[in-house]
Amino acid sequence: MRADRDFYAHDSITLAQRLLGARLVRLTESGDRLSGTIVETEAYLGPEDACAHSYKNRRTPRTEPMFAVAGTAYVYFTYGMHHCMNVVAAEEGQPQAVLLRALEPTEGLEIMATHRASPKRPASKLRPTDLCSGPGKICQALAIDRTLSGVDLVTHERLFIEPSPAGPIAAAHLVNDARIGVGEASAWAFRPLRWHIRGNPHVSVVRSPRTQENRSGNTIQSQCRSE
DNA sequence: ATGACGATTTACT
DNA sequence: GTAAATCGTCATA
Repeated sequence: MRADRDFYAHDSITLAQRLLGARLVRLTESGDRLSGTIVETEAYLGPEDACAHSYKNRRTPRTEPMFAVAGTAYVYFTYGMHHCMNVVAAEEGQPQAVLLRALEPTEGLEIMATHRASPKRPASKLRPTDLCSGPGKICQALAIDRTLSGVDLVTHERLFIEPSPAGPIAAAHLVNDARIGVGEASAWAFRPLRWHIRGNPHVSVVRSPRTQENRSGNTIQSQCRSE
C-alpha cells in the first residue's frame, strides 16, 4: 500500500531511517513496473546544514521542491550527467530532504539493465548489484529525471513509495555513518547522517572501520556505529 | 555574460 | 587509487 502524508511528515533524520525497507515504485510511460527496496539513505537538514542544497535557505527554481510539503520528490541533475532523487521531509517551508542512495531491485530488473547498459557494459553483463547501488544509478535504472522534481509521492500516478508491511528496520540492523561525497570542508560533512542496512550487498559504499577512523578521526568514531 | 563547481560513475593504471 | 566525462546551476559582474 502506498505511503500517505503521515508517513513522510517527520524530520529528515527520522524519515531517513523510516524509508529503509520501504519500496520505491516507478511506473514508466512505456508501461513497465520498476521497483526496489530502499537500503541506503542520507538526511539533509536544511538552512543550517552546510552540505545541503538548501543551506542558508538558498531557494532557487532547482531547490524549490525542498520547501514543499513532506512527500514531495526533489530530483536534481549533477556532474552534467546524473540525476539524484530525494524525498522531502518535515513541515512545509522547512527545506529538509532525504537522498535515496541505494535500492535492492525487486521488479523489472531486465528493464533496469537496459536503462543502465552502455557500449562497454551491455545489459547482459550487468549483475543485480550494478543496477541501483548509488543515487545516480537508481535514477537511471528507474527512468527518473528532473521532470519528476516537485511531484507529490502521495498522489502521483507513476512514482510513489510503499512502506514495508513488516514495519521499519530495527535500529540494530542499521549502520549509521558520515554522508558520502559531501567533501570535508565543514564539520557538517562528518556528522553521522547516512544510514544503510547492515550487510546489504546493494549499498553504494561500505566503509571499513579502519577507513572511517582514518577519514574522520575520533569525531565520528564516537558517534557512529561501524560494521 | 561568464566561470567555477558539483549530494557521481566509469574506466584505467 | 586517479582521472575523465559533461552541462545545469548559481554567484558574481
